[in-house]
This record gives sequence, C-alpha cells and structure tokens, in this order.
Amino acid sequence: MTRKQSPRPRDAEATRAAILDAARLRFAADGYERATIRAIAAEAGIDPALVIRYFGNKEKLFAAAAELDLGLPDLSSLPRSRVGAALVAHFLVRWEADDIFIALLRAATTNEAAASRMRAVFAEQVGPLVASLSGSAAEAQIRAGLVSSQILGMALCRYVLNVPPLVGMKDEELVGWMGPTIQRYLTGSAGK
Amino acid sequence: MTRKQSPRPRDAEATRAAILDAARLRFAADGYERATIRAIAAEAGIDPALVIRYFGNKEKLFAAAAELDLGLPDLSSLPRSRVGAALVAHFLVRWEADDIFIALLRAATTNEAAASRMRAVFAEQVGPLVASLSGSAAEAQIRAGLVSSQILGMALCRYVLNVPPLVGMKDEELVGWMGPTIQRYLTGSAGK
DNA sequence: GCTCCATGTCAACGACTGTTGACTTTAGAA
DNA sequence: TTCTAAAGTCAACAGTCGTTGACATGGAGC
Repeated sequence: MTRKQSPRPRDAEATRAAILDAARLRFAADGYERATIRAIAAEAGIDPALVIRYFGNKEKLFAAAAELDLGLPDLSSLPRSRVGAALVAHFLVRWEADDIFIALLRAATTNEAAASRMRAVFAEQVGPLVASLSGSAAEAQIRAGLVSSQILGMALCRYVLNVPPLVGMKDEELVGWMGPTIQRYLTGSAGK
Repeated sequence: MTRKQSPRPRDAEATRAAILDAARLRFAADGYERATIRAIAAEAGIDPALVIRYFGNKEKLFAAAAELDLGLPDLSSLPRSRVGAALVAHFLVRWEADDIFIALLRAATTNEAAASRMRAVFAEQVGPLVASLSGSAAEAQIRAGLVSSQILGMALCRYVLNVPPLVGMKDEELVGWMGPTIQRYLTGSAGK
C-alpha cells in the first residue's frame, strides 16, 4: 500500500527552525566541512535549495545555527570559595542542553569564522564574569583564558574525542576534580 | 632569461620524507578534510599521483604522517611534588617541536581514525606514566583522562583557536598556572 | 653505447560539493 | 471561485576532490 507521506503545512517559520535544528545536529556530529547542505536538508526533510533560499549560503547558515549563549549564572551572590565548582556544574549542564556548543567547538578547529566566534563567546561572556571576581583587566583576560582551556579541553575530550573514563564519569565526580582547578584559575594564584 | 628549474635528484626516500613533511604541515594548518592531496603534493613540489603511489590513499598518508611520539620523560627520579610542573614543561616544548601534535589534534575533531589515534596516544603513553604514580588501574585511567583534558585544552586554545592571552604568555607563566592543576590530577584528590 | 626498472608526470574518471534559475504547488486574500 | 505571492521542488551548473592507468624519464648495470 502506497501512502503519500503527509506534507507538513507550509510554515516558513517552522521550516526555518527545522533547518536550524538539523544544521546544529549535522555540524555537531560532522564538523563544518563534512556537514553538507544536502545532509542538513535531508535531516530537515526538505530540498537543499530551500536551505540556500532561507540562509543565503553555508557560512551564513552556520553563523545562524551557532549563535551560542552560555547562559552563565550570576556568581556574585555565592561565597567566593564556591564559584569554581558552580561554574563547572553550570557548563556540565550547558553542554548537554543542545548541540550548539559542540557544533561550534567542532567547527572552530577547521573554520576560522567559527574559531573567531568561539573566541568572542569566551571574551564576551566568560570574560566579564571573571573580571567581576578579579583585579585588573589584563589579569582577568589571563584567568579567562585559563578557564577556557580547561572547559574546552574537557568538552573536547568528553564529547568530541570520547575519551572513555571521562565519558563515563558522573557530573559530581567531574565537579569534584575540575572545581578546584577552575577555582584557582578564577581566584587563586600561579605557583600554588 | 628562462632557466630550467633544477629537478631534485631522484631519491625515493627523500621524496617520501618530503611528502610526510608537507602532509604534516597541511594537516596541521587545515585539518583532515581541507588538507587536499593536491595541496600536499604542491607543498612537496611533486605530482599528486605520486602521493598515492607512495602511501596508497589519503587515510594511510595521514596515518603515516601522524605517528605521534610524545617522548615523555621518566618522572620517577623527580620529587613527587614536582611531577606536575615537569609534565607541563615537557608538553610546552613538545608542542613546538613539530607539526604532528597539532595535525593530530585538528584532524581528531572531524576524523574518527584520528580521534582513535589520539585516544591511543594518551592511553599508551600518558596512561603508564600516570599509573606509575598512582594506585589502582581504574584510578590511573581517570587521572590520565583529566590530564588529557587540560593538556589538550591548552593546546587547542593556544595553537588552534589562538586565544590571545594564552598565545602571548611565556612558558614559565603557563607552567606556574597549569603545573598545580596537573599535579593534583596526577597525585592529589578530588574536592580539594 | 644500450637496457630496464624505479621514479615521476599527465590527463582524465566518477563522485560529490555549494549554488543557481526555472518551474510547480499551496494557502489565503479578493 | 479566481488570482497571486509565498513556499517548495527539480535539474543542472561549475568547481573540486581522491584516485587511476597510461605514458615519459632518468640513472645504475651490462
């Protein structure tokens, strides 16, 4: 029995959202160059040409799909000694919330626009948070860079490289290990 | 005046080495998919077909070019409290020694074979080093994973994403900041 | 000198890519 | 119902990719 598959109602906004979701999925799973317009369109159940019509070209599609809001919490109400663990805990849930973070991370290693975006995300979102806890602006930049290195490194190993012990660890364990590291990068000093 | 450019003497071993060098350069700069056989051949000053003749296909070429030896030092003669800083210092010079580490890192984010290789490198080279300092094998695996996350994260931010403050920092500064982190991952405990 | 095999070049293949323009179909206004 | 602009489809383009097989060339041994 051949059944005509019911076409979704023609809704530009819904189609646009479906394309963005599909794009995030493919970019996160395959990286920028291996995620093809055709694969994204197939995932969204539409024609590849429509993707171009909605977003112009692949670069602009990526830019629209990889708009990343870390949603960082306000740490000023916490005891200063707890900010490290709190920040780690926040990232652990943020990573799993959607595909945007991983898509941007994977793409950033081979696409300069994505790398630039990633730098901007940390400079504009993590930077001020660090500055509110820290001394001079120059010092805050260094601290933010160190935090980025550990946060991105864990995301890379756990979600991109799939390093076995890290994939299997519980969130509380990871907070226990990484929390003191981030705490020192935020409020401690080098050397000790 | 037209001068015929002097062809290099026909030396299979030298050509093979030139291809490997060119491949490491392109893979490190562009990642796996954007580094084309044609670009690698051009960099080596030969015909693309020759690359295939020497290495079979692109995957095998990458496998040959990305054979990574971390050259980790023996830390057993050091005071236990110094191993973190020593390991960080070693990686800082290892990263700059050649293009292999960065090539493997960049490729690992979009190529499963490269990711598998990267996991193997850390499991086989960092793992035993950690085990020699640590208790049970399971515990050593976790510690090695944590070390990987910080080491790879810093390499990613400093050499791939080019995060400004990290690029500009001196090696001693980085040892000062990262040393205690790695020290705790190697010999310390979670929570504190 | 000549021969022969390793070394290297050349042109082309099929597949896949982003992108385009012409075409068709649908929903809603008139 | 009729008309129209929006929404979606289709086939094809030009370019690039990895890879291949036929061909050219050079140097070591006779």
